[in-house]
Amino acid sequence: MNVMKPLGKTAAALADTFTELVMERGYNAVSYADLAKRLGIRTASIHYHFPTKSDLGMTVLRRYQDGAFSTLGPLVPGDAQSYRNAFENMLIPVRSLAKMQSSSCLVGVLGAEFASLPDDLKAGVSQFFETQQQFLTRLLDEGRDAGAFAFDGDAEAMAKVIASTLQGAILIKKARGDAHYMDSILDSLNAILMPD
Amino acid sequence: MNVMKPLGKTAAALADTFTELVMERGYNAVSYADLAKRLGIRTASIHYHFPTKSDLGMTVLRRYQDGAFSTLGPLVPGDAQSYRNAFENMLIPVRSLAKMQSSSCLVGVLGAEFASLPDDLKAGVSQFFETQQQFLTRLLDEGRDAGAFAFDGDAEAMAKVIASTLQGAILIKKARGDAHYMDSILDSLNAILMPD
DNA sequence: GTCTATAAGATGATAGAC
DNA sequence: GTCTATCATCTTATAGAC
Repeated sequence: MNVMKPLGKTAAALADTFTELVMERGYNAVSYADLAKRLGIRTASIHYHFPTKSDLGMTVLRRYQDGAFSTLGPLVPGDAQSYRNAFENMLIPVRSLAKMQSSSCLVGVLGAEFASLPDDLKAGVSQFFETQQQFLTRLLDEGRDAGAFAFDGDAEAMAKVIASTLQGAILIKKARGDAHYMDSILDSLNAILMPD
Repeated sequence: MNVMKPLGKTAAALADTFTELVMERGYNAVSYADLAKRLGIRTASIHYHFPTKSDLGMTVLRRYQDGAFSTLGPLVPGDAQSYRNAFENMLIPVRSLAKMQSSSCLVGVLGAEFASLPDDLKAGVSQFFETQQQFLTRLLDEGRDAGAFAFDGDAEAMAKVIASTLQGAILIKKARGDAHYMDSILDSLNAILMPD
């Protein structure tokens, strides 16, 4: 499950560069010409690897999603540490993004441009957020039962708060160009989830 | 202060339509041709009102900012109700956006496309978030002193949490097409600011 | 896999008539 | 204020040679 067909060298470089530029500018502001210039090839060569722009978009979205959810580790009911670990693993890419002052979350950027996206990307973005919501809800619900977290109210509502706060903070951080914007955000979320 | 030179009928319609489309699609996905079609005029006529696209962008951003901050009412130190009112007034446009399933915050969308924006828009977007941060910090700080809110930690950190959560939630709501996504978000924020 | 050449359409913008 | 006409440039994409 979650078989991610490995990309060739050029295709991977294209995916990496496209991801990087979209996180800075948005999907509609990155062209095949931009990628060609960066990699020192011609736009026609890009179409060999990714026939359409939406193919490229779907590839980078799948990779991003895979990186976000397949590295969290097992959730073991009753084992508080497994939930703390999964939560901390989930924050690894967030902490990384926090330091990149001109980038924000790929899926957040795509979400902002939602109505202008090709249909397959629309579906992929929706699904990312749904998957994230389901995972976080389970993490918080079972994690609270296991004693890893402590908060009032239902886990689903808290999952929405966590996802929204991180997404919004990453966006505002980029617009303000402040690589330290998220420091206090992460502290605040910790305080909300683990008061004492 | 805050003199907003009134726009003529066509210019206002252009600003309204541009705002609406950008909130759905993003700045780079809305063209003069889109606006011309909507209003039944020619693209050349748009250039009469707004010589460049960035002129139009700045106009809609200023209007949006004015609508967000000039309607909050006075903050009266010691008067808890004035802070509760200002907070609730701040949420009026948020509640309105919450119901529009395919739109998100204009400034959030522009923030997502930040690196691709013309320089004046970049500066305007940065400034919006800075102004919001300053206003919210004061609102929460003085409001807590007045007894309108109750929370731990410093007001600046809480202001970041509030702004980020709302921004992120509005974005995710659009991507999920869920007009009810924000219901629990607003409840959760209330619980965080006014526990008991 | 990468190239040249090219197409067909979109895009932001200007000049000048009405 | 709005129009027609026009522009230079960019954008995604294809055909076919190497």
